[in-house]
Amino acid sequence: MEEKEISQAVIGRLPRYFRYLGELKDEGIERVSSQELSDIMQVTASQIRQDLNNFGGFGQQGYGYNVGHLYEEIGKILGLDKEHNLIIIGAGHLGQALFNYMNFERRGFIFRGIFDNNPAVCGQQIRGVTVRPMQEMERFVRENNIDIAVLTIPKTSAVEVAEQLVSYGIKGIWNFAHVDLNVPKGIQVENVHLSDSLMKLSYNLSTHIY
Amino acid sequence: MEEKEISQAVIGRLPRYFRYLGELKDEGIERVSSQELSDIMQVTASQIRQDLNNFGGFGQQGYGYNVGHLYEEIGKILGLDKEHNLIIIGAGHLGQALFNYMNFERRGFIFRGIFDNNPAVCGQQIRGVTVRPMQEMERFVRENNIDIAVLTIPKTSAVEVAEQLVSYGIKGIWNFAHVDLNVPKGIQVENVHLSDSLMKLSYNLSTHIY
DNA sequence: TAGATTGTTAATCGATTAACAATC
DNA sequence: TAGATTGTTAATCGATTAACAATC
Repeated sequence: MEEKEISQAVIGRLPRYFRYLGELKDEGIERVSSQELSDIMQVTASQIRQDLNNFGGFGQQGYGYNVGHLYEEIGKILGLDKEHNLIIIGAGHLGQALFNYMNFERRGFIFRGIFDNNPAVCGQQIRGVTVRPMQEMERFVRENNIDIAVLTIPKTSAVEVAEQLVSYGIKGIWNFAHVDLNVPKGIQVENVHLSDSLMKLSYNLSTHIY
Repeated sequence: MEEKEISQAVIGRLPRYFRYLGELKDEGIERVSSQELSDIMQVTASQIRQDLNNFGGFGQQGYGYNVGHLYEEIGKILGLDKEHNLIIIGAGHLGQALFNYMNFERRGFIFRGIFDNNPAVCGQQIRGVTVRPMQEMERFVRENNIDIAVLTIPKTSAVEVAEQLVSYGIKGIWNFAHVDLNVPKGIQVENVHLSDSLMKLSYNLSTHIY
């Protein structure tokens, strides 16, 4: 049950706070003021305080914020204190790249399986895990309590596969397919549209040449 | 020379317009009104008209927009009518995945080379192209008129490598390293912070469970 | 012409920044 | 206590939506 809806603009900034606080923590720094954070992160101190106060008063007047404590609290807000069970759908280059990237697992995002509908790929081993055929998805999702599916398949099949996954009980989709998924309310979709990102870069390049 | 600065919020929506218009075009649809686009894209017709009118009047009263023409115009705005020469720095799984993804090339983003500083990887072939050692970067960038570098290296070396690339004449960086790059004014950076994206998904999952 | 739909101005809404009283 | 810095309210800024006159 949530108190009040927090804007996605705020949520979008939390991972960056989390990253900088982690770095300060690693450097052994114990306390930080919103002004100091402002200086290194290039956002206003006011915004930092506003953002954090959406979730409660983590600071102390005259002192600032305790780095370790704030780091941990933001981690909790982001749900990093819980484990998530993921599967990857699509064992192409991108799917394999994500599957191999260990840093996600350190944050509690555990890849439990990887699927593909190409018989030539099924059975192959990636990081000691066998690529499974997509017919086994439903059973696997239900038996392994999978809550997040990573879609690294072509846009042509993504919409249909997403619907299937939702019907199997998936709660979140990390979508790398270049298509908008249509999912029921309550199912979370986070899109990573790489070509959109590249186009933005292209736009900014073409307008900032003097 | 630019007329007035256009907000990144608007720019961020252009690739999506472009995608939907491309689909309409492929379906053989010739004209579309802002209201029709609104219905299929789930944004207000008002926003569509406002966004487009930042760049000029592409429509016609009483008629709407010509799909093919608008598609082409947005493509031009995004700089997709020009070719970009890219190199990838970091021939790990992600670098290879991007290098292998042909759809970028269809939009004019041509991967000219891929580099790595691991001697075991250098010399390997990817799509018929040899992975080069990073010592060759400078010469390659200058000789091949490279304007965009894709950073798929660990955060530890990303900041330094970015600085080098800028000094070699790179104009844009597509940054997959989980660190903020500090580049001179006029150099464009587009970040793809995958773990930030995953954290946002995690947040939304944890708050939308009823 | 009448109908439709844009381009654009005005109104609203939300997000960011500034200011300052509360308080450690 | 005096100084520092938060938490929070108020002011500003920008982005989105609504409305409508212009016009095809």
